[in-house]
Amino acid sequence: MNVTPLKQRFILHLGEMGSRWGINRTVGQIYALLYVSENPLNADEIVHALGLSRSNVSMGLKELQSWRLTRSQHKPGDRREYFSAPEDTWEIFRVLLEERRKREVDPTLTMLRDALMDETGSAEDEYASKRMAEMLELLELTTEWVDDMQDLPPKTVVQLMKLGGGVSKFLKPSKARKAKEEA
Amino acid sequence: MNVTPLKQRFILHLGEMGSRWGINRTVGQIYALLYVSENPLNADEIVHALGLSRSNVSMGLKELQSWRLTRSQHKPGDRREYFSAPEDTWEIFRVLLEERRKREVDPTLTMLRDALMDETGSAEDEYASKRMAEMLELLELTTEWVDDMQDLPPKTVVQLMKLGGGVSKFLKPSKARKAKEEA
DNA sequence: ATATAATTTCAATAATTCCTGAAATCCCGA
DNA sequence: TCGGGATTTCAGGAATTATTGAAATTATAT
Repeated sequence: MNVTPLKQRFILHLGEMGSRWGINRTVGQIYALLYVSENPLNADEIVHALGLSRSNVSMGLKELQSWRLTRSQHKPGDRREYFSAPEDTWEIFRVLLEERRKREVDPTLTMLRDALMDETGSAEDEYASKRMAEMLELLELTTEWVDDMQDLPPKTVVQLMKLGGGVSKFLKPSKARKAKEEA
Repeated sequence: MNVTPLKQRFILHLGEMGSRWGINRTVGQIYALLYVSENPLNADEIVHALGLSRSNVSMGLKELQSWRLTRSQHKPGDRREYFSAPEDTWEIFRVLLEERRKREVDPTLTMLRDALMDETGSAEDEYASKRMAEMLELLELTTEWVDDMQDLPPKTVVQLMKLGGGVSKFLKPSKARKAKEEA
């Protein structure tokens, strides 16, 4: 797997973006490489392609597996492990959403539920607990909705997304929306 | 603004989560404090409540403003600036989504478009450019859809979300979905 | 204009996260 | 069971990011 300038550009970019997401540069680069590689790669091929240490690649692959973003397989007569990114880009996206939710919102859902459960009802906390309840409601609604979407076949989700704002016409018209439509 | 145990718990939690999002602990804590405070706070009140240095609070507030997550105002006869989080939790969520998109996906959209534009069509890059085009398509579809949703009134979005998977019944049935429904 | 409160900037350092090479462990075939 | 390649662990150093206090700047009241 020769790293052409096109691939190089993609790899370096995803490496940089990695830090804006919860992963580091190395992990971003490894994933980018796997994503644009037609065939599965073993750890040494990744080391060679990206110029990283063997141990760093090992840790990066472990991290990617914890995100469920890679598949691994073996070739007959070769005991090394070969890694690849799933074929289906939508599937990758779906898993990514799920994992980010698990890491970024589930802990907050738990904290809010627990904290509101323990709430003493003191006057001092009236506003804070109202606000926390609002946040909880919002997070619950969005996570339930994401779960619902995950259950639909990807084709259906694509159709719905292409509909865009158009879906709202199926709802019973509200005063607010009618006013907007008339404008 | 007394920091009760309930508020404390919320503040510490959002501080920790901050690092999983693109913000640091301090910024997360400041926002949490503003979010659960009924009245706007000035920088010194934040310093006192959270035990941070004055300069750190100043930088944190600047960062929050770059995310458009705070409002600021003045009180008559007081030249200090008072900060608050918007009342409307959905509005906060909307802005957050928008800013994250700007930081986390727009640069990648640009990179993919530019790179595919420059593509030489060499056989070596056939697979890579196909994959990059798939990613571009996915990102374009989702960002357009998010834009569409942002244009709807929040009430409508909430209605749609509550519908969940139910919206799909408005689509022309596909073979795949019918099979699922019969199951 | 001046004094002074409020805020920001910035360079130094503290804290955290990343990356490496060496050593340990794992795993399969003979 | 042994040999040796493949992989992982881990402690130390490198690099990055966060935080601070002091100095500089800005803004306001008199």
